[in-house]
Amino acid sequence: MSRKNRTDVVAAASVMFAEQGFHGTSMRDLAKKLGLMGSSLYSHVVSKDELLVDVVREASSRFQTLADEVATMPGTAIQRLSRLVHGHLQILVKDPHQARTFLNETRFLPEPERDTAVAMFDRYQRAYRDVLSSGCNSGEFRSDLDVHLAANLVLSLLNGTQRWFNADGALSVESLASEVHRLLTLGLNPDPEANAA
Amino acid sequence: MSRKNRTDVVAAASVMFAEQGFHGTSMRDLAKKLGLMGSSLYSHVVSKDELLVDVVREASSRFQTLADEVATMPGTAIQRLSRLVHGHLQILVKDPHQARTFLNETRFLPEPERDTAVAMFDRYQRAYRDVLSSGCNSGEFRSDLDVHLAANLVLSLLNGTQRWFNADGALSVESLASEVHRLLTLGLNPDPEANAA
DNA sequence: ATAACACAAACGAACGTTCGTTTGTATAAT
DNA sequence: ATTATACAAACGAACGTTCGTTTGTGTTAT
Repeated sequence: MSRKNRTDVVAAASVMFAEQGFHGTSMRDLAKKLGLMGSSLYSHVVSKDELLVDVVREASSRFQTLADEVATMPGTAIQRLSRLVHGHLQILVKDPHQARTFLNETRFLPEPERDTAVAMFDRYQRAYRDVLSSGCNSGEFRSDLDVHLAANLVLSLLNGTQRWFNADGALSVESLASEVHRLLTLGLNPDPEANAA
Repeated sequence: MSRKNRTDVVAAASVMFAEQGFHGTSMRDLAKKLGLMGSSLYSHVVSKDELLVDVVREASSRFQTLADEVATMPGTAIQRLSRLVHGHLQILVKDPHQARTFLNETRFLPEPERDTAVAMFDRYQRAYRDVLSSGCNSGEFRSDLDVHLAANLVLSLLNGTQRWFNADGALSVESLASEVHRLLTLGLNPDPEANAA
């Protein structure tokens, strides 16, 4: 029952927005989780919308950092794709509530923050397109690949994991990421190199 | 401005629940979309929850039908997986609002309907595990495949498409499904058979 | 060391509004 | 004539938020 600061409130909001949804969470619900009265939240925050803005901003910034890293990263397309896969899944697992709020509740942001978030994610997706397209040119990926489509599919695969992956389970994030990367590059079929060996 | 029946109300609800979320949609919002007063909805429906139950039930039943078809389907694992991919994406595209409501709003169902829906989806997922595991035994898929993990990944990939696929765009559902199937089986890497030819 | 002050955090009550829903009555279709 | 549909009016509860005030917690002046 200690005194709370703004960070505590935003953190609790990310948990409740992820689990109950933005519109399914009332300020009194949120306050109760913090051991406060509803009105007390307004010592830390000016509106409910602002809480959502804060959570989404934090998540956006993490993805942005990853995109920037990969944009200047040396190495093959396969290596850079691997970094995107591992990095993206790390972000999802490190703070699953923040990530789920970002993925599922961004649409409830007020303007112009919503537009900003959408634009940020577009730019993030560009990192995937760039890596895929360079892989096509280098011969690491199929040359007839629809890069835009493939980027959407890769991100669908990555983002979908937040619905079922449990960080406390037997499978580690690194193993998950490796499996995802293997599925993306080689598919489900028997590894031809393994057959050759 | 014609008179509405229950089907009209449920259909409008599936649209609004998909776009605004269950908790973001008020009965008055929904009525306005139908050209009615809020109270008039209760001539067709006993509660707001009932609307969500109806939408989710319809979607569940479609997925169930697909799972049953594939369970008794002859053919190779690859052919059966292809049917799951095409069928699943067909369902998502045929009624995207119903599908999105099913995928995103099922968590807001009252009990016991929520449990029922979760159990139904578990059973649906079993169809994927069965196909994947038979493919491992037949040598169509890698024998070291983690079937449970792979089923989750395949479904993540499929369900993620509802966030970005536009049925009115240049890409048809069939082409999308074929691309997804190709990605799943062969991955991004250059097709070894194409190289051999 | 203590008293005076400043400020952030929390309170409890109340604001106006919207929520899901109920009731009673009118209108349109069968 | 009966039934299904729609209405306007109203219900209590909950919503996000504001208000005036109190409590805690350091900082400065004495």
